[in-house]
Amino acid sequence: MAEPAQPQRRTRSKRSADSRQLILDATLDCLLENGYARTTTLTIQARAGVSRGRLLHHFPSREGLLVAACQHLASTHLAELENWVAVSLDARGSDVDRLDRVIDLFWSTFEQRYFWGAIELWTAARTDERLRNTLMPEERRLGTAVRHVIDALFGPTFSSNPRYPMVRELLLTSMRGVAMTYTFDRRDRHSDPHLAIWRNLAYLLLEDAAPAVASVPLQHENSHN
Amino acid sequence: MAEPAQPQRRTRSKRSADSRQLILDATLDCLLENGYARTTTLTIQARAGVSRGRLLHHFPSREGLLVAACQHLASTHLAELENWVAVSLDARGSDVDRLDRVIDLFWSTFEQRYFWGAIELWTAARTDERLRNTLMPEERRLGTAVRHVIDALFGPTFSSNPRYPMVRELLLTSMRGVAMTYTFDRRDRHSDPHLAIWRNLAYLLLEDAAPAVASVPLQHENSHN
DNA sequence: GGACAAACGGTCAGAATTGACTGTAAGTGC
DNA sequence: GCACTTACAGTCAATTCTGACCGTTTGTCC
Repeated sequence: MAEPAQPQRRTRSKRSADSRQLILDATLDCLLENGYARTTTLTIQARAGVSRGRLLHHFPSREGLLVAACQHLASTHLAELENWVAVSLDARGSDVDRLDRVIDLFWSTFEQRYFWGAIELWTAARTDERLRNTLMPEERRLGTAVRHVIDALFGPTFSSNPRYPMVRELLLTSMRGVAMTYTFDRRDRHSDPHLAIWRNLAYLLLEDAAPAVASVPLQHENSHN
Repeated sequence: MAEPAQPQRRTRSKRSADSRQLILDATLDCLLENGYARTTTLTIQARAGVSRGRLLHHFPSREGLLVAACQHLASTHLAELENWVAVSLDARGSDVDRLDRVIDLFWSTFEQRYFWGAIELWTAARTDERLRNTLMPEERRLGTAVRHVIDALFGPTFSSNPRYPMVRELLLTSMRGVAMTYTFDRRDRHSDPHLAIWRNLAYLLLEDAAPAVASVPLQHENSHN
């Protein structure tokens, strides 16, 4: 009956770490569901299922909690990225349709939890200096990591192209810009008219033997921002 | 001594309109300075210099005020655009450096008041259905107007290019995506490394006699998101 | 010129939120 | 095993914000 390791011996540090995890996760959940303005310490503590004392013991101020949530969001996403590149790398096929698949995959990241959490924090950081100072170094580090992942996704065939940095930046920023419009305009992400543009961009600038896709069949019935 | 027209005859409707204007302007000011969360009816009324009764008479609820601020922001910006295209159109020079100037001008719009006001509202709209329903039609209309202005800026020489719609969309969305990073990373907008990319994109896809700018001299010392 | 209502001015109560504060149980080090 | 401290639990006062409410002035219409 003797447990081999330390059994239910609830070490204090373990429980403490659990608390932080619980609270930080709840904070990000709340941020995604209710937005920054309605992310109050009360809703967070309710969502996390912790007492007021427990929350305030770990995060004495709301601002500190939000700042910590930044770092938590960043490190979580960084871990996801590590995973993601491992999964995506073995899905390598011919170069022909690789561009399409990479772009689809790339675009799909802009509906992930991280993206919207980041947008809430970025927007709040604009008028909150402390948040901004926390966010900046984290996001810079993340930016580097994201670009490494993207490079791996495209593979050496494309990423060695002298035009590749340009294409990567355009895709990354353009996708972010398009994703922003989904705040008020909810439509199917998989049929976004910009997908055709992004594919075309990649074809035109990365495929030396460019396919016969010169003009863009862009139908703008309703103008999408 | 008889005044010719209606002198200080403060018509009621005029004063009423002034009140709305005052309050809406103050709301947007507040939104830009303090962000959505700290845009309270009290700070607005203080900034506008109006009494509580005056504010509540015109905007009985905070939500209604924010929604009205959306429309005000949109119509204001629309008027600015009309003006802008008139001013910019006569500044036509040779096609050679027109692309550069248009892109600079284009990029400069992303530091305007409208952009950051819109971002605050967009972000809030993600988790606020009423705001979203107000924002969507307004922003769609604006999107169309913005594209017309952009087309006029580029001029028929470029906008008739079959690749033009693609370039316009990439520039518009990429600039928005880059501008978002300025929420937490404040640097000089005029030296953004993406400017070189945007110019290159325009050269490569719009200039049939493409200049000798094949690869992008993109120095990414510090990775900018 | 008199009734009427819009357009306020100003106060206040109720609700929500934050963080301080007191009390307590349970690991930890010696 | 005993003192000590972390990690909570739960309450509460102070603050803040919102919108209701009541009173007053002043265009406006007939």
